[in-house]
Amino acid sequence: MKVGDISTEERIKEAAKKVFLEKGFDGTKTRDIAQEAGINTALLNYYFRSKEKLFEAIFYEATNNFYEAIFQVINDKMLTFEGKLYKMIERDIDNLLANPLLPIFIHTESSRNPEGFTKKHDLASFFTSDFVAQLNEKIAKGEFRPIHPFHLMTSVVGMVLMPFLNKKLMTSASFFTEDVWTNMVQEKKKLIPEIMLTYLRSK
Amino acid sequence: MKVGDISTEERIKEAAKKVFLEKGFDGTKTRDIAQEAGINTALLNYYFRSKEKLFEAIFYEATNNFYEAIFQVINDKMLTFEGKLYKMIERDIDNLLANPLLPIFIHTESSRNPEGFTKKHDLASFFTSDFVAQLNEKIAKGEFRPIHPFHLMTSVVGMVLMPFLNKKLMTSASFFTEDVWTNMVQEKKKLIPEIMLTYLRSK
DNA sequence: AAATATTTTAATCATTTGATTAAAAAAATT
DNA sequence: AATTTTTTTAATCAAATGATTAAAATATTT
Repeated sequence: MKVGDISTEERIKEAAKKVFLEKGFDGTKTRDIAQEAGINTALLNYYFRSKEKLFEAIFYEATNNFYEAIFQVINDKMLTFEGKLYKMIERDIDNLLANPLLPIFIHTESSRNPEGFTKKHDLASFFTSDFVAQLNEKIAKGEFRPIHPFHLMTSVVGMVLMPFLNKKLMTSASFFTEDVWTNMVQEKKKLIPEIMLTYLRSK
Repeated sequence: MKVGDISTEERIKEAAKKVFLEKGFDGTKTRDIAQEAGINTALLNYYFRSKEKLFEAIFYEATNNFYEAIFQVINDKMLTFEGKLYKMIERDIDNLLANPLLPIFIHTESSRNPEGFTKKHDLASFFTSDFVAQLNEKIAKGEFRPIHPFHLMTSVVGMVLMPFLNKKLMTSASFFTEDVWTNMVQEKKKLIPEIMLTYLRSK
């Protein structure tokens, strides 16, 4: 390790994140990671013992920002329901634009090993969030239509993630250039909250 | 091949579909397929030459029903825009309930190899469908808000697919039992068109 | 500076895995 | 029934792959 450089361990993790994100667990070879990190595969095992252990080490890091950001917003006491909705979607989209491979990665890997996922991320706390409490208040007051939080969550998340799930398809088939696609996604920051709020407020 | 049985070739394809759907291309071993089909791996290569070729052979079959059904509905001259929207979503959900692994499979594999996908499925024809023509008419008449077909499509498809993408997560973490989850998905047949139409008709 | 501990590598191992071969079994043709 | 063709298998190959070992290089402590 050269002084001033990031540690070897960190360099391996960064390389692993990149390769795992691109190819998934099954499609990744430890040699790819080693090459990306500029090291020997033996060193990878020296620091992390195995491919599985290395994957676990990066999985949380790679996905946590995403969930962290959401849970922070949906429990922010300073924001109204509408404020949370707009901010959550905006942050999500910004995070995903910086990391567009994340949605496919998360769904592939959480499907391959759901226990590994729920061990790391406490999704249940969505249902006890301030966001859901505010939703139920508004429904009780008659300001909003009744809707199960599951429906709200899956609708919003689905609308946010969809363009990322088929990004490669859209851009490689030259429906859209990368720029046009990005523009479309930016438009969704306004569109998705409008769709949901229009529905919630309708009678 | 025993007379009266389905052909060996067909048996291999069925087994391949099952295993590829569950584990993805990279996670599938030809031995798994052979075992599932009750044959020797040599026979698999005798009929299909290679793992890749076998995958190509089943990929179209596994995904085609899904796209077939959609394109049939969105070009059905007998249906109004609203009729198409409702029917498309209903059919989609029914197809997916019968084949819940399809969404992750499609997105994993189309991301791994986008060319292979667009070679098989002509997604561009969505934009020239009767459905999109009707949408644009309604917008021109002022009955609907202006919206890009891409936004409509990604919103609807996102809302439809989302519960399937995290099905394992939801049921394995015991947020929901399988039954409750299925119920929720059934509710979406009405909810998703309502959400979209409420938005489109709002001023 | 010498001794000790840590980090890194080259070489290699043991399995796994996709594919092939040569022969056996079954079916079709003559 | 004999011959030819097609289907199937057991055995095995060659390459890929995750992991280990023993030694070299580097850093740390005494």
